[in-house]
Amino acid sequence: MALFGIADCNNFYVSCERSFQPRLEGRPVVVLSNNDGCAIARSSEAKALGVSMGAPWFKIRHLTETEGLVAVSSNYALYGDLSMRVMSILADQVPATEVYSIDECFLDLDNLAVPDLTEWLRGLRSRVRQWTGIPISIGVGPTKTLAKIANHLAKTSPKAGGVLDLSRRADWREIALKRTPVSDVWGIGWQWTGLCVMNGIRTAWDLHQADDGWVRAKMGTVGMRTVMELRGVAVHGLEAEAADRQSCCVSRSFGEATAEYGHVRDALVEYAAAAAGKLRRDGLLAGIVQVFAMTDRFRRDLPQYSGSASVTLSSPSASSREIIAAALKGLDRLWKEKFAYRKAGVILLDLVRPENVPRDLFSPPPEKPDSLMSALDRIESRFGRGGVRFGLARPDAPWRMRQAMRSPCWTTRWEDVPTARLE
DNA sequence: TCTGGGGTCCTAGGACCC
DNA sequence: TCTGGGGTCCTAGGACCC
Repeated sequence: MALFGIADCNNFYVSCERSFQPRLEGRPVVVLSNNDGCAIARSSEAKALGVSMGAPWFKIRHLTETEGLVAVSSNYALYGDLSMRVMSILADQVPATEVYSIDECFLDLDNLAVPDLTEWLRGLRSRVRQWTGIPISIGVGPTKTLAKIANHLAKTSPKAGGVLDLSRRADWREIALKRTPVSDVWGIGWQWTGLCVMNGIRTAWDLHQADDGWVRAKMGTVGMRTVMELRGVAVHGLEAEAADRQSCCVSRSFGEATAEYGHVRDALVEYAAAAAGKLRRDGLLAGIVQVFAMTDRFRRDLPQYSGSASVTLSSPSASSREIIAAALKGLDRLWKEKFAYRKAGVILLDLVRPENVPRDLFSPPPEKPDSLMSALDRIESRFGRGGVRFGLARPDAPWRMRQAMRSPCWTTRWEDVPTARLE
């Protein structure tokens, strides 16, 4: 029988901020999305105040006065760096890992010869805590979906000590499934939750007993896989080899909506350059550049428009120049005057490795490494992002996002590295 | 006044081919 | 004009994840 673990960082973004700002310990804290728009991470104290995931900042702002709520703008450089540190500790200790997201990692526990798995995992947990300051919880089960449920319970039940193994006892599994609302099952979102509840399926246990024909008809093969996993049949394996991504998107909401072509163009130039840079870092080329721009969907009182256009490159490329040119061609195709644009983005599709670019008689010779691009990337890695830029967009352009409360990049910018003082 | 960003996979329908 | 089956590729949309 396969044995999966999942290690999940508790309130990850908040924990990252706390590991450098101990004053945040014990207080209700939220991390805000780009533009300081809504809460995307909450400490347990903030959750206890009733702050929900995605709560708009303007609706919870009053809690700063009444409850001592602290808000920080998101700082992805910090979170990405701490994530890497946590992941490498985990990878060091178990036979194989699959980094599933910035704060989650599946563990292959199949051939781990330890006398007491739960105790051993508690040790791993405190090591991560000690070396990074990040608290994690670990769930274990015969499938990924059951491991996720175990993790959830490990996090919420004080007795578990941060670790719960559901692989050994069927009776524990039954209790766990009965205690888990169907909405908490991995793979069941709000739409399917509604569907399930309407049909009397309220817990993970109910779903695991649901009729196959019904599940297939209503939730397709994807839903059926989830049900199989709840029954202990491992449908999803551990994917230790990270597959190449299939798309790459850079998009932002603007700090302020704008109807000016020049603003949207400047933003798209930056997004296209950023997307191309990501691609080069991953060693990939894009075949298609898609751009989109849209109005503010929350402003029902204003005319709405959402346009997109895709431009096929003559041959796959990761050159900022070519990708920017294609994005601007796309912008001209989708552009409509007199709309207040609130968000725009660039999506790169049909990604391939250079060695896999399909060729035929008429294709141009393979792209030579673009020396301008590699020079640019070197400058950027040495002097920081934004050192060299395409276009001349003003740093204070109105479309730029608001980030009033961002913490310093403690671990990734020399200027921001904290200094220790001996007193 | 103020509501994020970046992904994956599956399905249905249409165009087109043999 | 009518008649059939089967395949591929593409796109748009919808579900999910973090």
